[in-house]
Amino acid sequence: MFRLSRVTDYGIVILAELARHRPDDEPAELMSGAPSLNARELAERADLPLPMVSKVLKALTRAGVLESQRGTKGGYSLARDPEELTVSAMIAALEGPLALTQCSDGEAACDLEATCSVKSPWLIINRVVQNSLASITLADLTNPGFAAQHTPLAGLAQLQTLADAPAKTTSDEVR
Amino acid sequence: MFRLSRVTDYGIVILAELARHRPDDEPAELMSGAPSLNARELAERADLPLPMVSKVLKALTRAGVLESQRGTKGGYSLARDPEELTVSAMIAALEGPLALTQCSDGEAACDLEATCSVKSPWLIINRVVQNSLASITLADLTNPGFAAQHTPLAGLAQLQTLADAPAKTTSDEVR
DNA sequence: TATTTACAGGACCCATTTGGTCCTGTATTC
DNA sequence: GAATACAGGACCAAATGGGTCCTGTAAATA
Ligand code: FES
Ligand code: FES
Repeated sequence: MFRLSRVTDYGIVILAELARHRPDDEPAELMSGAPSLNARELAERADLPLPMVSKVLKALTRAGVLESQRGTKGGYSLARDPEELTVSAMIAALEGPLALTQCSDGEAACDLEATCSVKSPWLIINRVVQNSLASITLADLTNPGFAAQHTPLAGLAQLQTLADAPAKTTSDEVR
Repeated sequence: MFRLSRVTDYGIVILAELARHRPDDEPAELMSGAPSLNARELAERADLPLPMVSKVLKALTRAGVLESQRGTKGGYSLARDPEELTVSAMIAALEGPLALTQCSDGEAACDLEATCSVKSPWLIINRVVQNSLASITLADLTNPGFAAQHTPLAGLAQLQTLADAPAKTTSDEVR
């Protein structure tokens, strides 16, 4: 079906909620550290079952996208600014590194490799998709005007810059 | 895991085989209709199990990517020129229309919709990926120099044109 | 220090999807 | 009318996904 898993879908919704809660660098917040919400609060805001939300949050924390604080006043907060968190990083955090086919995974992962004729094209396709997803950030997702103003090509300038670097691997971005 | 299914992977390999077999509009072939290969021949060339190849071929035919001929001299041939068959069309033929999340599917497919805050961004992300995949054709995949010469941005001009149209749905492209 | 709160890390379970084979039927050629 | 090759499913085993729950540990507070 070529879908992102449901966990990832939830993850993005939750991240959007966290980004929205962040009061745009309000001075008071700066002093008390990054603003955070706990799992229960996030579950309520996103209207999702708590156990699921908790699972997603733990995964995002492990991947380094979120930072967690234990104890009574605990909760989760973004590890970076929303502008710096790309969609491809979010996806990589929850789905693992982007590899559309076996062959585009790490090394020698595909068993067709011996006879296959299209391995290197797959690598390119992978990178193109990767760059597309890297051209959108969490900040874009929570910007109400984004959908309206965004032509399908608005991300191109950014894509341009990203493409110059040899497509940093997703793990680099996340961990 | 965010992978294309194995069937799709096979499908692309097989399509590449068919495109390669096509002798670049050799005159004799033009008269006798499009060159074709049968399932057994393709299975051998791709070194894949025949039943699997057969399944994939049938799916591709149903989707309109291939044309089939029954009987003794039967077989499969490309329904279009390799230059006109995009990667996104191939994927759509075997995986169904591109919809990275539930919400980006047709209408009201996502149950989070009521409370969700990121629906429209998803639609955009979808389209960006779609356009990326539409910027590469079967002809590119079989062009040996493609991988070497292709910078991650070589597809941009094409992407530009594609983006002007309101992102034709994958089903339009295929069926 | 005891208690409470909230995250960490898995183990599980059931439903769905994939990967793969095989069988029966129909069109084509000779 | 015999042989060939596609059409369309049924079918099964294995893997994945969606979701819950349990046990443990860190932090805050009274
Ligand atoms: S399909 Fe995997 S190496 Fe080509
Ligand atoms: S996640 Fe589906 S509508 Fe937002």
